[in-house]
Amino acid sequence: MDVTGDDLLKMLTALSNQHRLRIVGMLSVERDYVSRLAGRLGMSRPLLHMHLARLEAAGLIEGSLELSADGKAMKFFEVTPFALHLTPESVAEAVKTLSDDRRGDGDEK
Amino acid sequence: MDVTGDDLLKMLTALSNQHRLRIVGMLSVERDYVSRLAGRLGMSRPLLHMHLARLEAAGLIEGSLELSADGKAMKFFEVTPFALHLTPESVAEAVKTLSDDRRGDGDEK
DNA sequence: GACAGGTGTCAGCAAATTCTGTCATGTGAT
DNA sequence: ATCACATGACAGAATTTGCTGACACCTGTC
Repeated sequence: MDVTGDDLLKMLTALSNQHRLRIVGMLSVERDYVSRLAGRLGMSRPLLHMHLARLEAAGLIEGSLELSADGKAMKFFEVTPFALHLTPESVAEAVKTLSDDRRGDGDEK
Repeated sequence: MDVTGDDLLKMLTALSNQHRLRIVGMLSVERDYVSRLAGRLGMSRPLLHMHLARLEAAGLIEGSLELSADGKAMKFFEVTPFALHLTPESVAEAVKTLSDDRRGDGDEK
């Protein structure tokens, strides 16, 4: 199987937003850190922070805190090389592994 | 190109919901009409109606009103055979054709 | 010490989405 | 006429999402 239904839903939800699509597009070309990215996208840092968190939670991007030469802590983000093939059949397959409740996010056995 | 950025976003938004994924999954196996589908999914008809409208607006499913043998008007829905290949690169490509404002849905020149 | 430039987080408002309940339509069978 | 079963649409509540404007932290430089 490709991914579980829950994971697929998380990825689709993460990508269903104009800003987040742009973020993935930009990071796909080159990795970047939060402040600069916010400037390039023309959005506030708290907002970008939220979108990045959503993308990272879905496993589409990954961030790493690094220290620049002059001692500043900078968080760089880069895309995870994902490949999602969506067809009616693949969706039907993924739905089989979709948990009933979207809120019980974790260990509902 | 595959699809325009706006269309891609519309499809992703349509698929970013547990119920709508299930709907696509079910219709992918066999076409069905609204009332029966609502029963199989365990949701109210007004709600299903809304989800179906969203999926149809995104071009993922298509409905046709038909008359059963005993004269009842029944609206059957079936999936459109879509194929979406999502990768960081394809997203970057689609972002190029993404209109700035999501509200000006039409003739913003 | 004050500043610049990086990080993160929180409260709270605005807006979109999701959902329910109710109503109105039409047909064939009882 | 009344019931069963199909359709569609609307008003309004509840929830989630998107966004802004503070705030606090750290480090190196002026």
